[in-house]
Amino acid sequence: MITPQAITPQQMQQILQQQVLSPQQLQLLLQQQQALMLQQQQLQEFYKKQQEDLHLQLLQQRHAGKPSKEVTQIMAQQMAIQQQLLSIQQQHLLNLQRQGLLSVPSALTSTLAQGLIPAELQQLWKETADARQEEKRRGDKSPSPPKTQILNHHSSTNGHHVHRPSRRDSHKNKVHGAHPLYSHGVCKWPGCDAVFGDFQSFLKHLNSEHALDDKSTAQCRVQMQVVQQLELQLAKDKERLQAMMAHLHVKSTEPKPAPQPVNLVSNLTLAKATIPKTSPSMSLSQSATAPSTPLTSLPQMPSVIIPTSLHSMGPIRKRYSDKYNIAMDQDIVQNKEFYLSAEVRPPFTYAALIRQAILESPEKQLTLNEIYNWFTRTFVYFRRNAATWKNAVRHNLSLHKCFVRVENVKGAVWTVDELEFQKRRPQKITGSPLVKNIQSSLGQNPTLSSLQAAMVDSSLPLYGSASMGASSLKALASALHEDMSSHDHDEGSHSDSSLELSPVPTL
DNA sequence: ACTTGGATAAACAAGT
DNA sequence: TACTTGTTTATCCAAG
Repeated sequence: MITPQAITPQQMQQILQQQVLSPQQLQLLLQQQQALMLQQQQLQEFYKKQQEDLHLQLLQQRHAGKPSKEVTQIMAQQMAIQQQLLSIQQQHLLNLQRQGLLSVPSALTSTLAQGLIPAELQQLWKETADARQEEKRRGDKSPSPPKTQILNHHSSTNGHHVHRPSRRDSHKNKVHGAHPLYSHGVCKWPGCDAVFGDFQSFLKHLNSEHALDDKSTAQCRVQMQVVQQLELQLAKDKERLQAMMAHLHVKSTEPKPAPQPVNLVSNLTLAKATIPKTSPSMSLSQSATAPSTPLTSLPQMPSVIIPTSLHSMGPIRKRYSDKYNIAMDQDIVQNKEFYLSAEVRPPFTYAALIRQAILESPEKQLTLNEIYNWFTRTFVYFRRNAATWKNAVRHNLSLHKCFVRVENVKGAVWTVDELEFQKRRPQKITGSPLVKNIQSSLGQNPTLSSLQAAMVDSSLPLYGSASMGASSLKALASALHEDMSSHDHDEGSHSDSSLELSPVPTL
């Protein structure tokens, strides 16, 4: 991230050398700039932190189904910060314009607003300086038409040229009676705020007190540097925000999206929140409709959040796998890529995972260490906090009767007593109108069997909210189909080599 | 309000 | 001694 301190000492020295200001004036100027820069820096620090939070949540909740209020809240806050940054930048631009220096800065600032690259800016800067020197030689009486034309032409290409109230333009503004430096009877020149009864007296004041001089020039130069930095930062932050929004919204429509969970229920049924309990901000209520509201402002984004992309932070521990183990098997296999690339807790109970690990092995038996390996191999999530989940694995192995310890020559292995396992999992598959609606929206795609089977889950009413419509369901279905067709289904037959470690998550 | 199931933490013992 | 494996107990939380 570029900081306002990116103005090099050399640049600053150059700026200062080109003006004839008193040290007090210079100090005041710099203080003003520093205050603004500090303000923006703080904002951006906060913005950055929030982005990290958001990223963390996205990673950890990829499998949660409900759109997370926390996530969208942070998104909304980030957008608000963007607005603030923009506002600060506009303030800078306005300050620049208020200098009333030349028509050149007008072109420059409006060009800056379009995201000028440093090289261009340097060129403009040079031209500005040249123009100014030329003007000085001419006794500061006539502008430099060629330069002005060039630069104005440049600015006119962007279609966003804001009419800037340069000193020379102010006479035109007189006709209209509207002057950006004159508002509500007050002179809006920075630090002035003089009150005038009529526009004429304001103009006199403007021409006498805020004439083109070295002070204004110096202010403009400092401001231009600041604006440059702000523009760059804003562009970067905007880009980041766009990427975030795109990540949250349009994944299912992208030609080759990052790995996404295939099974809808993986997203509907939430794994327990992985955010530490010490995070009080995560205790927000879960709303399926609220998150979409701050996000619909971007026209290129769908107005509906597709639940494959948003994840709730709610501490809901319900895992569908214990009821629908077949769906779980398919989920793990089909989402192998996803689990390997996203540090997301799988929405399965430890017992279900252990069983899956054991059943995937050729001998249907694994040592504890092999179970550990399966966890870390299959889920990126379990490559962290080993002490916690390993303890849980051992705890589950001991606790549940469905796991039978068998003494072996090499040691002890664990097997699954499927009968016992089925005992503790009452199969209660009941259809609901909502499920049928969703299924009809998805069409009778045979590849969605996992989805359909797993759909029959109590958490489905989430989709009854306004956050998901038929169009997004269709998009989801196509995304699911695409994803599923890219997977081979014959893996997982070996306990130790079915899956390979993914070095770096793609997220 | 109560029960149940799951996650988590931790104490403890036995074995390596 | 340090670590692993396995058992057990307790607590918290969400869901039914």
